Amino acid sequence: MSGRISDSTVRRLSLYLRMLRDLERAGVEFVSSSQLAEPSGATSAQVRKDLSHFGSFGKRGRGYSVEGLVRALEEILGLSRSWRLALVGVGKIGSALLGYGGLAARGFDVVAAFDVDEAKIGTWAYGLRIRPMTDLGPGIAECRAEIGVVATPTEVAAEIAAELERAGVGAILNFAPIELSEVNGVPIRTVDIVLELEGLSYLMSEAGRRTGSDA
Amino acid sequence: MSGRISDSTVRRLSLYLRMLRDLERAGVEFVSSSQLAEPSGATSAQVRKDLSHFGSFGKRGRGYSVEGLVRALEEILGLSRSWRLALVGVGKIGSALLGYGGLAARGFDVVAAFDVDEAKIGTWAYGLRIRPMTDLGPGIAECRAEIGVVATPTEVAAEIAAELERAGVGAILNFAPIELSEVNGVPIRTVDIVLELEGLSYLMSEAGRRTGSDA
DNA sequence: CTTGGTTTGTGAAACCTTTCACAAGGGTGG
DNA sequence: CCACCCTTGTGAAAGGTTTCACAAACCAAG
Repeated sequence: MSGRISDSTVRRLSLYLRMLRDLERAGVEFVSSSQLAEPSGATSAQVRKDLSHFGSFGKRGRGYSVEGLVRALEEILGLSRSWRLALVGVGKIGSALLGYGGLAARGFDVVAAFDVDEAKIGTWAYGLRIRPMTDLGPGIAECRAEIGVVATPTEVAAEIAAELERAGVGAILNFAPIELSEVNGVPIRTVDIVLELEGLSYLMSEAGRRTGSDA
Repeated sequence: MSGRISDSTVRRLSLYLRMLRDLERAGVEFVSSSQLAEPSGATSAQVRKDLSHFGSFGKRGRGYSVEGLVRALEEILGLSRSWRLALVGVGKIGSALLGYGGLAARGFDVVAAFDVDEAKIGTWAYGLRIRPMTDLGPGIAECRAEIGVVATPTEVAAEIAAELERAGVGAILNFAPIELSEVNGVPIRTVDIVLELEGLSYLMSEAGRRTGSDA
């Protein structure tokens, strides 16, 4: 077991965990791989294969203990603890993140917020004082943030990501529509809405072309 | 050439297009597959393979005409036109989207916004009157929106997606942390911030475990 | 016109992920 | 204790994507 785990496997593990938590809340004790597979659109074999990379969690003939698997997946995904986030850029997206309770509820606490805008610096947003960008290095060191969130304009995103990395964050979540390159093994995930929309645009155009030429 | 094109290929085509537009603005006339590959972290062979699914766009020994390839990719991705979006849920994320000029700038115009909140209905946000959820069907038909955006609480997301599909949208962009299943060939893309953060959590924990046990 | 340097387009190979299929194991009821 | 049913865990097969490597083509210079 174990080795290099693919992104898609990790992604599915998160989805399994989500379902398992619902089941736990509902008081269900055991679940089979096929039940677990349904909501994420996976197959039962895929569920078993995904889990098998990390060990043997099920009982043959019976399925998986919901509570046991919840704990195991939390351990694997690093979710049995909470993580501290530092937000850079308190514009539209940054504010939406600050106001979104879903993050804290799942163990991701925004503990610092930075912006360049003089008008915003020093003001409070959702219980957080907005600090000047020049504080970024010391600020992150001080609050020991592990994840940096880039919600700045595209032009400065790469520079900010580099600063975050220098400040010692272990991972970066980027909302700017630009592909940031990982350095020093600090993983970066980019949430790129325009890219998603363009993907949909392709599929719709493709569908149009198909039905267009079939007619 | 042509056939079923993978999501990752389409994603990369978007990234190539982005770079090509920058080059066009900068007045560059020709570009090679290796220059094109760099910003998206792809290889030159991958660029050529990606493009070869749709035709022959380059000149051997010379590279690709920047202008020609911009037009070709816009055509392929369906970006030589603009798309109409209908937003459902004008909360934190919905408002951030409305205020984000980057969408309209790239040909994605939000033309209608819906919410259940009586306090919001009838008010104006970023030049758009917020309509009651009960108007969803007729409202979308009237403004002929092609893409539905789900920015509602998780509990109602699936139901709203179904309504959008019934109302005739051709694709759905979902911000609720739930895996929506595609029906009737209406493609769905989900932007799931928690999933991204959990992916980062896994990588950081994994890194910790590795260095921890190596020591 | 020929030579040399460059870059595309593309089969073949390597690599990675998903699905299949079944032996092994566990629970239940008689 | 035995017989039956059920579900896991996992090698092997299938399917998909990325990389390799090279012939074909193009341009420029002599």
